Amino acid sequence: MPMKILNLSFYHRSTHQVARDLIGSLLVREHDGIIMAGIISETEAYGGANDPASHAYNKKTMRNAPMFGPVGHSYIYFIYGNHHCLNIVARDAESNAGAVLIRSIIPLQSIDYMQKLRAKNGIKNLTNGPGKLAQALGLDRSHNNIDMCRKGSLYITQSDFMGSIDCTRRIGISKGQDLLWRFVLNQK
DNA sequence: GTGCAGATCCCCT
DNA sequence: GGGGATCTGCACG
Repeated sequence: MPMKILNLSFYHRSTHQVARDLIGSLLVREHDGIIMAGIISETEAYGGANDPASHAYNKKTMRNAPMFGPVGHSYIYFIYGNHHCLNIVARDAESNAGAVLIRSIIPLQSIDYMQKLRAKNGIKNLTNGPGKLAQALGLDRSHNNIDMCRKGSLYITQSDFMGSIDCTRRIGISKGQDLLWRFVLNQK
């Protein structure tokens, strides 16, 4: 029985709270008639004018516009000439912008298809990084700014997954390193 | 197992 | 023209 899709009120809360609560929920991707899915196991929160590490720290531009737009929409950007990264817009009423970076998922459904899209065998390095999971799910900028609160090509549902959560500093940034806005499923 | 260089392109200054 | 919310392969041991 399918679980409930996370809705606007879920995403209309502080970005780091949403990032924490997304751990353990189910990311679903429908592509070419295939349904791929995995448990979200690592996230990071990025804020607005208050967060120097965020793309939205400075003013709104063409690239970061989704972070200022409606919550529950995707924000997918291209980085380092090779990789796409999947975010979902989330912020409370006091913030001007914000999004949660999905850094890692535990693959559950249509794993063979993810391997085909990644052009890699094995499960170990399939979706354990933001660029890897975007590739495994066939995501690029054509999926930027789509509504993830409705059933479609990309959405997130509740799950009954249980586990404890660690929070740490964020990865790969040069500013805002003091904030503990990275959330990971406790290993083992 | 760890560590580092190189790839590679889009957006912003 | 510079740098980036990364990944891969290769070196080393």
